[in-house]
Amino acid sequence: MKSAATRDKVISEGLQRLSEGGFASVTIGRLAEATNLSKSGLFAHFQSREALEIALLDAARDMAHKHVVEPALRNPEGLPRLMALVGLWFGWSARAGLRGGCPIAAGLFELDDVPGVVRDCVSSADQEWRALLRTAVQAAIDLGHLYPDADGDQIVWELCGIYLAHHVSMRFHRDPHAGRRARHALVAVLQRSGANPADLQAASA
Amino acid sequence: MKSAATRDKVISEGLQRLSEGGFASVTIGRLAEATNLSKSGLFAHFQSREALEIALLDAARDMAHKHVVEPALRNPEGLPRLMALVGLWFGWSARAGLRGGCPIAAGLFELDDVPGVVRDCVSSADQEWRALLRTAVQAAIDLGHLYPDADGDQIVWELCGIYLAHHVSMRFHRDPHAGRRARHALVAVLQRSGANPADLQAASA
DNA sequence: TGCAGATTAGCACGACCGTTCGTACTAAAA
DNA sequence: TTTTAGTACGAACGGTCGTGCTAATCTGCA
Repeated sequence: MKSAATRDKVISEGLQRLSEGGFASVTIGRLAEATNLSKSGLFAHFQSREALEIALLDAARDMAHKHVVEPALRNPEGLPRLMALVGLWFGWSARAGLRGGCPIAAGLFELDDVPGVVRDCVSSADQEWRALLRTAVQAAIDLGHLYPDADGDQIVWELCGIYLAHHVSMRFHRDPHAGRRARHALVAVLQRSGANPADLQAASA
Repeated sequence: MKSAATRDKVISEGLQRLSEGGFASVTIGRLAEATNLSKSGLFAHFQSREALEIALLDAARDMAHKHVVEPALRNPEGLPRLMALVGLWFGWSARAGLRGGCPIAAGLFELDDVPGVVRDCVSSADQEWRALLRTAVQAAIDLGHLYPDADGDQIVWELCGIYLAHHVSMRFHRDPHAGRRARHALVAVLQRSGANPADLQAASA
C-alpha cells in the first residue's frame, strides 16, 4: 500500500498550498516538485486536475470535521454546543496545522463565477456546514437558550459574516485583534437573540 | 487622443473580467482578443501585467468613489451619512455596471498571501475605505446619534463582515435574500450602538 | 525467488502565459 | 520639412499549464 502513503503526502502538501495560495496556486507541476514526484507520476494518482482539487476539498472537509465538529459535539446541546462550534470554527485552519486560511472560504471567493464540479463541491461543503450551524442554533432556541422567536437563518448568516471578517482580518491585514473583534461580534449577535450574558463569558476568555 | 480611448476600452473590459473572475482571469492575451488588439499592442499601454492590474484597481477605486462616496457625502453628517455610505456600499459593483463582484473584496481573498505592489494597492484601497467609514461612525458618535462610548473600530469591523457575507451571499449562493439579511444585520449593529430605531427605518425599505 | 500488477519516470503534445523584438504607420514637435 | 514620440502589429522567446503515451522500476504475494 505504498500508493496511499504517496497520495497522502500529495494531499497534505496540496492542502497547504490550497490554504496559502488558493486553487490557482495548486498546480500539478509544482506539487510534483514539492513531493519529489514526476508530474506524470503524481498525475497517475488522480485522473484530472479537477479530481485533485476535489480530493483536496474532501480532505479539508475531513480535517474540519475532526478539528471543529467532533470536539464541539462533545458539548451539551443548545448554547454551549453552539458556542463551542463557533469558537472552534474561527481560525480552525491554523489549529489544524494549515499555514494559510480556510480552503472553503477561499473557494467561496475564487470560484464564485466558475461553474463546474469543484464549485459544486465547495458549495455543498459550505451548505452542509451552515446546515449544521443552523441545527445548533435551532437547538439553542428550542431549549430556551435563545428567544423563541429568534431568526435562526439570520443568526447563521451573521455568524458567517463574522467568520469572513475574521478570515480577512487574520490573513490579509494580519490584525492581532481579529480574535477579540470576532468574539465581541459573536457575543453581540447571541445576546441580542436572547442568550444569557453569563453563558457567553466563555467566549470572551 | 486615440490612445486614451483605447486605454479606456481595455480598462473597462478588464474591470468586467476582474470583477467576474478575479485577477487570475485577467490575462493580457484574452484581454487583447476581447478588445480587438494584439497582445503587444495592448501591452504597449501598460509596461507590465502588474501595472495593468494596478490601473484596473485605480479605475475600480474611482468607480467606487463616484458611486458610493460622492452621493453619500451629500447626506447630512452623522447617522444619515453613515447609513447612506453603507447602503450605497452594499452591492455597489452591480450598480456601477459591473457584471461581477467588488474587485477589492476579491483581492482581499485572492492576494492575502501574495506580496507585491498589487497587494499593497488593494490594501491601501481597503484601508482608505475603512478610514472613511470610521470617520463617519465617529461623526455619528460625536453628534449623539450613537452612544458616546460606542466602539467605533468594532462597528467598522462588523460592517465589513456584513459586507463580505453579502458579497458571498450574492455572488456565490445567489441568495435572493442577501439584501434583506444585510440590512437586518446593519440595523442590529447600529441599534446596539445606540442609534434611534426610527432613524434606521430608511435602511429597511 | 520469481512473477504479475501496481506504481512511477520519461517524454512529448498543444495551449496559453508574460514579455521582447523589429517594424510599420500616424501625428505632433522641431 | 524633418524629427521624434506614440500606437499597433506579427512573430517569436522561454516557461508553465494539464494531459496523454510508453517504458522502467518497484512491491506484494505465490
